[in-house]
Amino acid sequence: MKTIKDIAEEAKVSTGTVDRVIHNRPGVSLKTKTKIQKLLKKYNFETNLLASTLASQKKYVIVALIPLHKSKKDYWYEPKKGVKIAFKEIRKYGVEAHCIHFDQFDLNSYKKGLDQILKINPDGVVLAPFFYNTSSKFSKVLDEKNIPYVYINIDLEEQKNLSFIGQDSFNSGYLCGKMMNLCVNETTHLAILLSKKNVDNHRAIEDRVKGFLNYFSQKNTNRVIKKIFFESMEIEQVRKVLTKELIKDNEIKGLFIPSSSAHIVGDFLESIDLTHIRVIGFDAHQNNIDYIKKGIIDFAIDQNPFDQGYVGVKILFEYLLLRKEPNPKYNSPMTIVTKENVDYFNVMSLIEFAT
Amino acid sequence: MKTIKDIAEEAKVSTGTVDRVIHNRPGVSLKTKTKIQKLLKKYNFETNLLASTLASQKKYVIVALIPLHKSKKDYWYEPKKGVKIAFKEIRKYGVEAHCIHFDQFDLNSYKKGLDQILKINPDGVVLAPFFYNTSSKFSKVLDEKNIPYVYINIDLEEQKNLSFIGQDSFNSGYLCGKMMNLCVNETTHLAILLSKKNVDNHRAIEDRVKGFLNYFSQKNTNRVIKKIFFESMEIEQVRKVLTKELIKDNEIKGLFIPSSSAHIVGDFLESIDLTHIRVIGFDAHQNNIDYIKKGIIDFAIDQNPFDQGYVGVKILFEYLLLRKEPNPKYNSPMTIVTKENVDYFNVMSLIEFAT
DNA sequence: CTGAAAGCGCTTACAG
DNA sequence: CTGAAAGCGCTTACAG
Repeated sequence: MKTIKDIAEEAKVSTGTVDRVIHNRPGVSLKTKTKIQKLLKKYNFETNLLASTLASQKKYVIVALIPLHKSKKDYWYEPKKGVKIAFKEIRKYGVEAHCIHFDQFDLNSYKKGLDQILKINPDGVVLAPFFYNTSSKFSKVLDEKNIPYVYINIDLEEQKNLSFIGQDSFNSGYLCGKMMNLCVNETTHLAILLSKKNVDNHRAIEDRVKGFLNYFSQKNTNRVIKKIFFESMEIEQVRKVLTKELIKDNEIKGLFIPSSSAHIVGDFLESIDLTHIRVIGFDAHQNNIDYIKKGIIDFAIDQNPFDQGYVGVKILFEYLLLRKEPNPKYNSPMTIVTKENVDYFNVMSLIEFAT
Repeated sequence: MKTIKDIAEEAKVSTGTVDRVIHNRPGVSLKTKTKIQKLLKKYNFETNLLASTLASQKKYVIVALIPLHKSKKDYWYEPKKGVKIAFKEIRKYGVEAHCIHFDQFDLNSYKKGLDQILKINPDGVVLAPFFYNTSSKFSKVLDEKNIPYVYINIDLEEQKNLSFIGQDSFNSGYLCGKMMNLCVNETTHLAILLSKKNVDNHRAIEDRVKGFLNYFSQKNTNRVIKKIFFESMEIEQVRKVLTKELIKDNEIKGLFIPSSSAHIVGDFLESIDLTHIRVIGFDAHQNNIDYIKKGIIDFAIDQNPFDQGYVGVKILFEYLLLRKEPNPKYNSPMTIVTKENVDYFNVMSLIEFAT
C-alpha cells in the first residue's frame, strides 16, 4: 500500500502538496495537480484514516435528537442504545457527540430540543422528525446552515435529508394481514385499535392500517373488520372501550394494533383471562416482549430500532469524515417476533464493538 | 483526556517507561511501576488506539475457513460476505486476512484447508467446523500452538474455542412446528424430508427435527408425521421419491425441510403445479428466496449468516488487538422469512462501514 | 532498570 | 504555488 510519501517522491513534490490535492484544497497548479491525481489513481491510493485523524486534530460535533424513554421497556430505548454505541465507536476519531431528548407528546419540548441543536451548531444531526410542520421548518434551517441531517423512524417527504432509516409502513401492515389471516378462522371478525392521540405518527399508522386492509381485500374474503377508537392507549381507556366492543360483537377474534402499544391490550386481555383472541402489533420492545412471551401478543412486527440509531449515526459520521454518500433510504426489516423466537430475534444488537 | 506524555511528566519518567507499564512489559522497577499505575488509574487513562496501531506496525494475521459457494444464491455466500466486509474494516489496523475455502462434501478438501491454515500460522482462526473428528483434532493442534479460534454455524462441544456464533437448532425446529401448525388443518398429515447425505451437519438437522416433533407432542395433537428419506437432496431424487410418497398418502399437506435445501422441493412442487402443500424450511439464501417470493416456500427460518461471518471475525480481531474477551456463545436469530417480508428481512447487512 | 530519539502516515501553520 | 518542519499519541530499538 502506497503512502503519501511514496506518491510525493514519485511526483517529485512534497507530501504537503500531495495532501492538498487529495483533499482538493486550493493552491496547487493544475499541472502538478493532474500529475499527482494520476499517480493517486494509478496506485489506487487510500488515505490512512488512522494517521489522518490523528494528525488533524479536527473535532466533529454530531447531535442526535430522539424521544425520551421512560424505561428500558419503551420503544425508544433501543434507538438510544444504537446511537450511544455508535457514538462510542466514533469517539476515537475525534467526534464529539451529544444526545438530546424530548417528550414525543409535547411540541414545546421538541422545539426546545431543536433550539439546543442550533445552539450547539453541530456538523451533523440525526433525528426522529416528529411534529411535521415544525420539523419541516427546522430542516430548512439546517439546509441554510449547510448542516447535513439524517431522519430515523419517521420520514418526511420533500426534504433534503441525507438519508432515512425506517420501515415501509404499508407493507408491514400487509404482513400483519397475512399473519392475522393465518391465526383466525375465516368467518370471524377482526378489529383495528386506534388511538386518537397518535396525531403525529399518524401517517405511518394510517399506512399500516391501509396495508392490513389491503391484504384482506386482495384475498377477497368478506371479513368484518371494524375500527375501534380510544382517546389514548391507556389501560383504563382500553378496558372501558374494548370491553364494551367485545361484548357488542363477540365474533371479534383478532385485534390488530398498528402502533407499538399492543402491550396495553395484552395487559387488559390478561386481566380478564381472555385467551381466545389473537393479537398482532408492532415493535418488540420489552413492554411487548413480556406479553409475547406469555403468548398473549401472538405476533409483533419489529423494525430493529437499535439499527435505526446505530446506522443513522454511522452514516452521518462516514459522510462527514470520508465524504461517503449514503443511500437516500435504508429499509428497516419487518421481523416477525413470536413466543418461540423472541429470545433470539435480535441478539446481535447486544454486541459492542470497540471499532 | 490525558496522554502518555502527561502521565510521564507527572511521574517524572519517560514516555517509554509509561508505555512499558501500560502493556505490562518487563524491565520496570516495582517502585516506578506502582507510581505510574496509580496515575493511570487516577486519570482513567485510555490508550489511543489510533496512535497505538499507527506506531506499532504490528501485523496480525487472521484466517477464515468456510465452505465454497457455487453461486451467490448459496447459503455460504452470505457468511463469506460478512467475513470479507469485516476484513475490510480491520485492514487499517494492520490485519492481514485470508479466506480459505473447501468443498463441504469432501473431507480431503477440508483437510487441505486445515493444512493451509497451519502453513500460514495465523494469530487467529474463524472456521465452520465440518467433519467432527477432523475438526476436533485440528482444534487441539491450535490449542497447542496457542492460536485462538472461533466457530461459526456449527458448534463442537468440549472444545476450547474462543466463541461460537450460530443458531439453536432445537428451538428453531420448534418454531417451525408452530408455523406449520398455523398453516395446515389439524387433521392433515405432515412429512419431514431428510437427506442421507447430510452426514456431517447431522447433529443440527437432527436437533431441528427433534424440536419440530416436540412442538406437536407438546400440543398433544395426534398428527401423522412421517419421515421421507432421500439419497441426496437433488431434484431428480426428490421428484422420484416425493411423487411416490405424496401419491401413497394424499393427506400430506405440509412438508418440513430441516436443511437449507427447501428450494429443491419448491422446484419440484412448482414443476407439477402443486399449490395445496405448505413448505417450511431453513435459511433465506437466494435459492430459497426465489421460491419464497412465489409463495411456494411458505416460511424459511433464517439465521443471519452474514452476521456469523462478520461477528466471528470482529470478535477475534478485538480479542487479538484489545484483549477483549467475547462471550462464549452468540445465538444467531431465528428470523421468520415469508413472501410478505422477504424484501425487508435483512437489509442492514448490505451496508458497508469503512470503520 | 530507564531515557532519548526516531518513526508510524498524515496535517498544518509558516515561510518564501 | 510549493516545501520544510513540527506535531498528533503512541511504540520500538538502542544505548547506557
